[in-house]
Amino acid sequence: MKLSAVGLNQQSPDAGDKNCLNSELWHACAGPLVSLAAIGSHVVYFPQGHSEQVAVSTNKEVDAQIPNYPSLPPQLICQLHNVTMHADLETDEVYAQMTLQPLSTQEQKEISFLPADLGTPSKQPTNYFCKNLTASDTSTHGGFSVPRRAAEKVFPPLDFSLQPPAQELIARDLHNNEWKFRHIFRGQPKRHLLTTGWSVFVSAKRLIAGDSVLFIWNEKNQLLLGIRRANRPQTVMPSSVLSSDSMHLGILAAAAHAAATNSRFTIFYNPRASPSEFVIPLAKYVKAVYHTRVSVGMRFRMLFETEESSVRRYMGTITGIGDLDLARWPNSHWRSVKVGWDESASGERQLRVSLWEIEPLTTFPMYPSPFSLRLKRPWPSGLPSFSGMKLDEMGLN
Amino acid sequence: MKLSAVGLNQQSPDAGDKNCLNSELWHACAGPLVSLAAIGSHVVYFPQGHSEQVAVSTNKEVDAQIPNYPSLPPQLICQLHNVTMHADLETDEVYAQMTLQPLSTQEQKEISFLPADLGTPSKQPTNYFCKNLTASDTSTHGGFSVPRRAAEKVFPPLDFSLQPPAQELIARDLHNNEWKFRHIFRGQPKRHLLTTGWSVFVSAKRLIAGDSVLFIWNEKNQLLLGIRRANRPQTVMPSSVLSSDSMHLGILAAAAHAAATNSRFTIFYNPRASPSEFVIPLAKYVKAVYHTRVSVGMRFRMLFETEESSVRRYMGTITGIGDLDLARWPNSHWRSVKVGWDESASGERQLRVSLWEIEPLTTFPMYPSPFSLRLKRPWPSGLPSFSGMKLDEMGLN
DNA sequence: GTGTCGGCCGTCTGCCGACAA
DNA sequence: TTGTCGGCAGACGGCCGACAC
Repeated sequence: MKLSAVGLNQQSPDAGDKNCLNSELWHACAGPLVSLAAIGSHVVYFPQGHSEQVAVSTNKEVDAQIPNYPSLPPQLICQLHNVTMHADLETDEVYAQMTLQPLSTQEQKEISFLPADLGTPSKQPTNYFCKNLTASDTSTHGGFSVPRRAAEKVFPPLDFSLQPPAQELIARDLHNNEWKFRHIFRGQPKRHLLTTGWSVFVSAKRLIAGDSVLFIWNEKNQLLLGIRRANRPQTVMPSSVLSSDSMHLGILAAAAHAAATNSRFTIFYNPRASPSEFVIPLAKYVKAVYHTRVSVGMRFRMLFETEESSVRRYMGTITGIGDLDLARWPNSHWRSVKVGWDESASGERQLRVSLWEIEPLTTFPMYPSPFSLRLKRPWPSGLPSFSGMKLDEMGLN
Repeated sequence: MKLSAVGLNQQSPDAGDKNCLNSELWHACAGPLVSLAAIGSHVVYFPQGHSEQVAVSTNKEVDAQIPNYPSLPPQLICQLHNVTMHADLETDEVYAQMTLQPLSTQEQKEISFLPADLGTPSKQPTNYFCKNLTASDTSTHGGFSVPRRAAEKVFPPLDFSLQPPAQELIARDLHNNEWKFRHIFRGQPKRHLLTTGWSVFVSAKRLIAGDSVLFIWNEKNQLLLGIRRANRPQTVMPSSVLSSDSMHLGILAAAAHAAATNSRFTIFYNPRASPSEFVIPLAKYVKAVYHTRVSVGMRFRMLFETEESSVRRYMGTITGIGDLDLARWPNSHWRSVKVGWDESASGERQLRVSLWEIEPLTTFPMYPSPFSLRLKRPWPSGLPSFSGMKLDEMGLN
């Protein structure tokens, strides 16, 4: 297998190559829950989930007029040939481009799992902080107030013998642009501030109160700088290029054609716009769908991102199991689980989730499973199984 | 037939309805060569031309991997059910949304032409001016220098007894937003200037030197204000929503599905991005393809837009006639004419044009044509003809 | 006729500590 | 600990006629 140099591996910040952007910063901007499957690995692609991303982006639901593609199954097992990380030049919105190739029936039979196939959760950088911008931070009247712990952890140490202690910080964004800031420790009581250079950044990125900035101090002693915009309602523009119907059709046609000819196709995954990931590591899918028992009434946990860019678990109960769209996507595992959430302020959370998104709480040990651990076990009549890995390595946390 | 209230007719500037924008201003921004077919009329839709628009917008050519749709002809005869004019909220870029319905074979046989079917050329407003912005116009140092004739023709007269003569102008843009300017006549020599309010407009619209502004004084004594951005290379962003392959496929799939089921589909036409119009009044198409004799070596004229938003003719010679894309779109009339241009500085102009875009110069009278002028003449075995109109009414100028 | 400039004034940017939550 | 404010100095916005092409 040929691995592209541009991909999940750490990139050196080479200004010449625009495909080459910092993986660490990309993941920090994408959020702690976003993980990209490894290049070369096997994944499951859900056209239905891809369609949902487009529906959110265009703010238009799928039209009932759109024809079915009876030949297109609700999930395609693919090899992930390439993943490249990108950021919109205008908005800095992060997205990933993936090249997928549906596997032939024969290839599906020959699959063997490797531990890496489960998909490593996105490794968030350790030396970083993320601050929600206040009105004062974005006002023209002043600079940026750096939270004390953040400054001490992430910024290079100041020389406190100077009065006042100050230094110049140089940070690079996703496009490898350089931003200079004066970092000063002053005031009564003393505090860390970014002054000169800050307002240029705010106006260039068009930041407003409520947006977040993100500083990373990486292992190469570089300062990285990303932004995350607040979810502004109706920021999405009705794309004047293609009607939303044609977009949905384009997704289906591209996937159907690729599936019919076992040829490669390209998709974009927009982690902050998409309601859910729709390219799932095959092992994660198989584990959730075939090796986990769920039933109505069962309790579960699910991870969500917090305001401060960390994760927390919410608890819920399974209230039903069944097809989301019986007519168009029968027998799909996409969002097949109806759920209720414990906390009342859960208007934001989905009423339907997919099996691989949740962590069922069982009172009895599920593992070891009844399936054997033999190596290179072929798929028995289309029902996938595991081999080549220890199941207890598959825990998500 | 049901005609939508939102369409080609003059709209009153009703701030409440966002679909309702000023037709006169839209056409002025679109340019003098752009015309939209009448609602309810018959048109020819070229998927190939639509694809070209997407190729330009995404800056990516059609991938050879994209499958053919053998059932999709290179041109679809459709009824144009609806046309609505729009402008991008961010950029003010004008575009039109069209709802098309392919005609069944039976319906095609029953077509009769009406004079209106030829498509009236876009009626540009009379009281308007368009100025290319200079460095001084867009600089923060000063205001906008109004060309003298333009001010006298388009702006309300000043009271020259005042010293200096001045007034407040209120103009509305495509989104019906109000912009106020101080219009003053001062300096030595005397000149018309827009001062207070101008810089707010420039920064809100993000205008730079080279962009154009457009003022219209309409028959309702309203001042309208549009913008036209210079063709900035590579302004187009690689849409992070859908791969360009999927977009091209979406176009084909949508058209093929609509053609197979005689159902409606929706397209967007972006007059300033698209290399050519790809929805052509049926009568114009029939006239050009079936009632005009062209041959290699023949001289012709073709209209182009000038910098100042007026039109001029360029002369050329037909150098060849044949399919642009023999494999994918055989027997298409789209850009079937290879041409050479008289003027050497013609790097901008297409090397291939469609028959309906050019005006062949003949030394002998082409009309009356051998086809009869009978009313309601059905199409003879797929070869279209004219009826219900006088051919000399079909001249394009 | 109109693009650009120097001059000049007024507003706003942006750095500071004060203060309170 | 940090969000917001008043105070203040300097930069820039923005209106003017001069001048040249």
